[in-house]
Amino acid sequence: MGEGDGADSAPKKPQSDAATASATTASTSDVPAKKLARQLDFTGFGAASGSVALPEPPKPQLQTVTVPQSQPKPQVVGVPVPVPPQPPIPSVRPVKPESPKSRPRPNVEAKDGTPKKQKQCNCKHSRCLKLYCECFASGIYCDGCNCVNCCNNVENEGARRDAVEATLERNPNAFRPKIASSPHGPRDSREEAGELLILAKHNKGCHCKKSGCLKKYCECFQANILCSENCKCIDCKNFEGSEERQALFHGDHSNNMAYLQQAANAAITGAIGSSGYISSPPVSKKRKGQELFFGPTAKDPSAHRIGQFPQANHLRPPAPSSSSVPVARLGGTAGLGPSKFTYRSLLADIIQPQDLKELCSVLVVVAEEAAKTLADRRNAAEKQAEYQTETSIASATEDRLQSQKESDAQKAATDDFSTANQADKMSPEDSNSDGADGPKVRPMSPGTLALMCDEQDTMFMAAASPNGLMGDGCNTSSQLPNGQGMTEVYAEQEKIVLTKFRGCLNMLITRGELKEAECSSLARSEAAAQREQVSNGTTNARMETGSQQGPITNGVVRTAFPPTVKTSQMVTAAVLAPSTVLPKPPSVPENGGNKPKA
DNA sequence: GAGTTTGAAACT
DNA sequence: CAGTTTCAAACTC
Repeated sequence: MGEGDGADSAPKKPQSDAATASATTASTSDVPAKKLARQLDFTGFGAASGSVALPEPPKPQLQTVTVPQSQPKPQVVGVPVPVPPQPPIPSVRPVKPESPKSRPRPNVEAKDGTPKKQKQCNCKHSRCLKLYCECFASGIYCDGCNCVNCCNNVENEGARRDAVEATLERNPNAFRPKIASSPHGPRDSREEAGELLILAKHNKGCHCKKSGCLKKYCECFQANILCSENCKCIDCKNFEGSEERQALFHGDHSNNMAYLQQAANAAITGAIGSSGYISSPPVSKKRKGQELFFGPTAKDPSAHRIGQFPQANHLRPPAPSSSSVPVARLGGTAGLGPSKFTYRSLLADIIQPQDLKELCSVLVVVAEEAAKTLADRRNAAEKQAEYQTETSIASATEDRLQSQKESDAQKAATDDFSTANQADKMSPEDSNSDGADGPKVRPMSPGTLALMCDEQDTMFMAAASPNGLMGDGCNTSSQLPNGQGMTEVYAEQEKIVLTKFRGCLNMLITRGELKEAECSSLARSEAAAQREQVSNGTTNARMETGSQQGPITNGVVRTAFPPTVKTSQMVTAAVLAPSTVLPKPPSVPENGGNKPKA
């Protein structure tokens, strides 16, 4: 490779006056195209992330990658780095890698809109051989940049290599991605998107002082992640729940999962109460800096965090009973742990995946029943009209019978579910037999059909039968002779289903309120306790032993929401129970029998 | 577009 | 490791 021109050969000393001078002159012609923010290696480290690290530059290992982009020339990049310009890291920032706003990235899209090279630096004094240069930092050659005296190219490979070496010498991780996902990583579907945003964090953390970490000067902000315990920023506002931060996204949150999540949480909170974030006040927004050093709780233990359920650790503990501690994990291990907190719904531990499944199942069945009975009724009505003259009396009787049947059918359905597993009851056979007697009709609204289809996938797959719901249900649209009638049936059907569903929601609300009450009192007591302990300087110790000693936290929560027993029952009950007023979980002992409070 | 501000990187 | 300087991007006017 062109061992670089002599001029560039001295990679170590970045800039010479001469260079500077020339740079100055040259710069006049530069078109400081708006550049994209420092890339922080966001790109492409998804895949390469760990492996990448342009480790040994001097070696032949440099990956030879054909630059994909719009590189006119079949250029081959011998970058220590990984992947050339790539879309955002899936693994790390799945959330919102690219919100239009957060990635304005002027350079990505050249004027002509052609996806261009991701980085186009404007370096003048570094010769693009220092990490100041985005291209260099990303392990790619400068191409189409506006840099001056650039040595980050094939022609100066020698100098470049030296520079890489030197850089690695200083910092072996220099070329590694700066953003890493939390060790906890994504757990289950529940916390997808929005939360990942939070889980990812800057390895080194930022050191912002004046930007509040809400400007692109901040690497965390730029990467669209929240500041973490790794950061040493001052007056940070880039944390979950920060009003400033939210305000920032206000204008353009359509694609911001974090915002959406917050909005969703807020909605939930509003619906069931107000303790999502403890009414705490706008306690100082600065959560880091000082606070951090003392441990998350030192300053304002209760207020700021109690209500914010940490999303970090125990998010999805497999065993609900033992780890369903949604309440603030003050500090986590060693008082640190993921310092970012996300609001966690009060219902987080109440609603389990299986519950949703059951709910769906129940609703499907209800819908089915409703459709059937309605259809039957309609049939009867038609028949009635048909034979009205001769069987007017009989028909009237039948109608009555149908009405009764309808209610019976529903009752039967509810009974079934109240005593057993819905899934079992919903076997295709069941529906078939039912359908058998109820002639053809089984009209279902499109939505219901879709729902049922989904249900079948997961619940009836095994038991699929030739006459399964699927076959039956999915074709129903044509089973009703009269299209218009179907519309009515749909309406009726939906009405019934929605009513049932409302019951469920009400139940959830009730649950949430209960939990809210618990959390509120807990927060209060915890706050008091914390204050006391802080004054005694025992805060840290406490936090570290949180799980054992956090009787309040753990205990209370569990108490308030004993395992999941109730959930499924609740769902079933709610659906079945006619109207709604959901009795508070009667059987739930205030103590849940789990752990004695205190 | 020029000048200022900012914070990471580099250096001492 | 802390403080200072250099650098280039972000931001402001």
